[in-house]
Amino acid sequence: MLKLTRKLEYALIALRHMQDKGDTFISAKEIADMYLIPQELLAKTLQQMVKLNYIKAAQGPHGGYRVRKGLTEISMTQFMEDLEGPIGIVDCNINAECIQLENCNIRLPIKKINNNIRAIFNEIRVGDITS
Amino acid sequence: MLKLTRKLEYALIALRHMQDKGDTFISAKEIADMYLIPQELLAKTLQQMVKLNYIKAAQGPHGGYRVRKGLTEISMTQFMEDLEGPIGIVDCNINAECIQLENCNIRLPIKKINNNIRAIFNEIRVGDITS
DNA sequence: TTATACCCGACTAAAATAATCGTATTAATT
DNA sequence: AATTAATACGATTATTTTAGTCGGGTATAA
Repeated sequence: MLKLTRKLEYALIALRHMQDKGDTFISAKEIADMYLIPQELLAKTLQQMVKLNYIKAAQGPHGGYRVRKGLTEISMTQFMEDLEGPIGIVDCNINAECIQLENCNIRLPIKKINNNIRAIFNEIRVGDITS
Repeated sequence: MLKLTRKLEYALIALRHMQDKGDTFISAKEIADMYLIPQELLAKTLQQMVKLNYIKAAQGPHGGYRVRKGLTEISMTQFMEDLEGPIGIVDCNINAECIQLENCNIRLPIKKINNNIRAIFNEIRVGDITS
């Protein structure tokens, strides 16, 4: 309940590591070994972040990934939703297809809580975690 | 990611419904039918809340459950943890058994976020949702 | 004594998450 | 040119968590 996914954890760990290394390209293997993360899984996450333009990839030997400038300014909300889809502590905050809807007697207060949580992640930048 | 469990939703819906009905005992069936909740599952959740002394049960015909006074003052943190166990957006905030631990480079900032989320639920009373 | 309702543990199903595999492509090095 | 180290990416499998069901028991009002 209320957990972040491993993917997000791995992504943040990797970003922080790359950030520390500045402009040099870091391979998925290096990060996977260092933090004991399954390499393939990390690789896929990094590839996803390439597509999102969060990081830049270089192929071939001495290749790897490095963080793009500006990433640190992105809000955690956007980061999380880019990687994992919409945040919502209950489904009706996301897709509205709930058989209860009409009758639901806790919808509004729950929605408020959801907004509170979103607010937290809106205030946090990726850089707050990775730098 | 970051979802409440159905059990919690059902519990809150049920509590609110019972609250509305004052002192009369409400059966699990009535609530299940009204909000289209699987009856057995709801029943189990209600039984758990009886053990937690959140509600009172009465057996036999015209039996059912009713809310105990004072429940509304309980914090959502306690409520959620009583029903589902400790809140923690990552495991190391809960059981500390993580192979990364030593090397983890995002532990502190994540812990802060976790505290922010706990703070939200500490500020909310069950009654804020069910009354 | 029958019907209604709670009690409770064991079990099964479904969904979400996590991890792996196989194959292709790219590019530096020798 | 061949080799090697790296990313790219879809498909698949495994694991864990969450959700839901079942069966047998107990209490009690009518």
